[in-house]
Amino acid sequence: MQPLDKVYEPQKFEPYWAQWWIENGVFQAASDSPARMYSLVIPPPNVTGSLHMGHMFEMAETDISMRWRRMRGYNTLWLPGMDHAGIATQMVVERDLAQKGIQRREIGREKFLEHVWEWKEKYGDRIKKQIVRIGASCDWSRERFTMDEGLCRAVREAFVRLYDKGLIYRGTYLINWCPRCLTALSDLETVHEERDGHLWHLRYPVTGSQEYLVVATTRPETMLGDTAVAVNPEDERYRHLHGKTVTLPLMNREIPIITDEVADPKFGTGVVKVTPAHDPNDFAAGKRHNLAEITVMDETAHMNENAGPYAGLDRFEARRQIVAHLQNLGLLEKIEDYRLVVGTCQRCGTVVEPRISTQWFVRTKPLAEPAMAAVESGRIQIIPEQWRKVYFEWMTNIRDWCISRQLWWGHRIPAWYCEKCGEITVAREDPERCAHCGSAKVKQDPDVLDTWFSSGLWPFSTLGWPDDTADLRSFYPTSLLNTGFDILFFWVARMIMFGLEFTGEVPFRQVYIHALVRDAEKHKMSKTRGNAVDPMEVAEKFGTDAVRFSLVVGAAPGTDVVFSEDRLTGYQAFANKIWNAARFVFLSLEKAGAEPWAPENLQEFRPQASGGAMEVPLEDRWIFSRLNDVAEQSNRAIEQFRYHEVAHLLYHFIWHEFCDWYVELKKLRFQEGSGLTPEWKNLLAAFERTLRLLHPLMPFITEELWQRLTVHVAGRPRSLALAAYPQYDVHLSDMRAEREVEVLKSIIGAARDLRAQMKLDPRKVVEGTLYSKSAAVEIARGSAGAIQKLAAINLEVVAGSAPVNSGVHAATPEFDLVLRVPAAEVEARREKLGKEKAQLEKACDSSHRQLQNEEFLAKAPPAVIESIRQKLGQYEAQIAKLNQALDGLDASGNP
RNA sequence: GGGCGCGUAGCUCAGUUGGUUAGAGCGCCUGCUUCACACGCAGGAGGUCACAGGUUCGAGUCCUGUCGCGCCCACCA
Repeated sequence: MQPLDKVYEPQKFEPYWAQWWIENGVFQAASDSPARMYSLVIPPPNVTGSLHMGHMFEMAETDISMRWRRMRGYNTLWLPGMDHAGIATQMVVERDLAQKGIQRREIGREKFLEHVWEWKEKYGDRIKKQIVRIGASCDWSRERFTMDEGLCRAVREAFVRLYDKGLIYRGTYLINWCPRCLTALSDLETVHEERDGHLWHLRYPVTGSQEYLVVATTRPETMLGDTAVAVNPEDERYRHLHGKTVTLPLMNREIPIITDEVADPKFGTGVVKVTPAHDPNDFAAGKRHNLAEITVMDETAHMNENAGPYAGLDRFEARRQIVAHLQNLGLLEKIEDYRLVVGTCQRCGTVVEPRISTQWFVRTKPLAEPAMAAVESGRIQIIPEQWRKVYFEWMTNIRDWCISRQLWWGHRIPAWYCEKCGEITVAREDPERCAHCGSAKVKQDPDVLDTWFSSGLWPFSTLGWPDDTADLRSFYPTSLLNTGFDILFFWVARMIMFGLEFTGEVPFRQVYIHALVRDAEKHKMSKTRGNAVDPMEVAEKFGTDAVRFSLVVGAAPGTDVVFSEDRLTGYQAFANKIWNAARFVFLSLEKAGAEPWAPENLQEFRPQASGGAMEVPLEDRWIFSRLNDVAEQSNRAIEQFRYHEVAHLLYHFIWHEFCDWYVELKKLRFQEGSGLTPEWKNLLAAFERTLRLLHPLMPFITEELWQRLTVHVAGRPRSLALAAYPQYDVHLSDMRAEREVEVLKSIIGAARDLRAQMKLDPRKVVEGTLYSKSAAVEIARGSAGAIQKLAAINLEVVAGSAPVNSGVHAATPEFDLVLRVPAAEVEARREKLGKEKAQLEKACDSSHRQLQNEEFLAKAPPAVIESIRQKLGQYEAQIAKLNQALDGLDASGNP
């Protein structure tokens, strides 16, 4: 076997294992299994040729769940959702083209699609490889591109079914329009931003009167399209004007004064201009009063022919000129600074323009009701629970979903218009003739579907729906969706609605909403902000395992992960620590001249007694008991998505129990040329079990070490990823061993503490005496070697209490420790003891106070009272001992 | 405008249903090249749990308010 290097180099092993796992099909799932376990990973919503840290984090968490489930014997399937997003694809390709100075509209649809395919060809595989490299164990056989044939079929099926049920309709409404992307946007794709602006107060002369009405607006250019002004019907100030008209300045159009609730008497002047074609509120008011809808801008937000002299101007230029002209006419009452909210395009940030347009909509109320019920009843569990409320909030206020987009990359809407009769034919297969009049002159709707429409079908379309496949039967409903809250409405809610609508079942049983990764300044990481960290770079530098671990360890449910290099350095050191523990194991085995280790059964290995001895060595009984406890806690924590807890738990166990104590104790057993004694087998087995426990969190390093460790074990699984995750085993629990090691640790700890305070020469062995009335006597005698080695103290062990005035010592409930040292360094010790005593007295006082409190005694549970009584007894005993120790210091002139 | 979350050690954060002397990592201080590891070992300092009230025998934990920070949703000119 190749000896291990002194320093762990992840770059050497991680690429190898990433490759190996793929080649050996470790993560391919058998689709005919009855086990219903798999997890979805969200698609990177903005795939741009590389991944960002948020994805890395999400994959780490998902992968931990996946590996853990697989190791527990579940048949697992993790579907990568990458590259499904039409939004992202179109955006990326547009950006690519823009760099070459090409605009989408210039090259036409066909040419544009060629670019899209080219891009996928170029980057699709690279992204996939990157994802594997950063440690995600997905099943790539289920990968689907947006335009995958099967997915296209699923999308059509879904559209047709909804259409037939009347849940999809075509209508003319005021929608959000991006004048740069030239497409409709859903409400969710419109990002509201606060900006500084102005409130312009305009005067509209009342027809046939000297009076004028003052209206306030944040967008003066829309006044060209005004078709009314509104006052509140209850507003006494304007009662005399009901039924009259005003003359619209600049356009010289006579428009009515209407009464409507849109006008709030308490806001501004209480008069509102009504522009049905350019404002959602006004649109509704326009419908109520049957007003004309005059659109004054074209699709690129330039003023159109309805804007009279302003035609052709950009909307902001038009605004400037209109304000100037009104001012000249004396029709501008005043300008106020005003903080307003504008809608911007999620993709490009352009201010969206409300625009009247004919689009396709999904009627969401009938879909939302069962979707809410599913969460309400617990058929879908949202974790952490706080997100349930957010989900309900949104679902309750849901509005119809505009699903048509004027983009070129995406699923075409399966609707055909008849040139002859004008009717619409919606069909699964491309129709040759109009379903209504039979005319062959049918033309497909040029629009494509919102990318989230197809994404909503993901949980079952990837399993073969609409066909009744074996995959669908065995994996649907799926068990877990692990995703970020930023996508709760976009994706999660819609998957639930569609899942219930099309399959009659929930798409997943649990939704775990994970934390968000932020940079050191706590900003959300994003490409546009420029603070995104490339996970490939970081993984290359620190190792994937360290990156995964550091992300997970800081991610308590419901909080954010702050990304920092310091943390990474720390977990890189952790990986190195494990590596070196393994080095110790392998090197000492070599020195022992041991034959290969080949236990019959890894899973059920029990620690063994050494030749001739009746009992298994203390440290072995102890470490297996600890391992057992850690296994129980790990399982529970992963099950409850408390990944940070598992990470802390394993970090502490491996570093501060396995390495600091177990390995140190084992060193004492070492004998050159001893061969593979039972004691060595115990060490190997304990280490093997530790690797299994850690594997879901740090897959690469554990796999490498495990392969080396178990190379001669017959019938072992091909990969650690396929080995069994340790489970609690009542036979391995050994509380006596745990207590004994605790005592041993406190003896050594007390001795080290004394030595440090006395500033004794670290190498010089000091003579000492241990007095004890408890089991510590046996333990100290049994582990004299360990005490001498680990604390550099040669102990005489005496049953009973320390004599008064016996000199320097530490006093604990279990034992007294006396060291024979020169008196010179005693001051430091006295100070320390004084401090300890003060602390104990404080605790003692508070316990006393509690126990003297009648109400406490009357109302607190007996168990609590009893525990405080016991503690008090211990405090008092310890104080007595400390006093004795202090007296001893005073008396010990020169022992 | 509505809603959610967060203020705990110098920094980043844990703290599961209220119950011992509030924890971890990093950083800092002291001493160690001890034959797995200086990406290490041993020891140590450091916190009126944002503030003010309240409930309780008992509050970092529950309630109310104040201040500071972050986020989500929202068609009020």
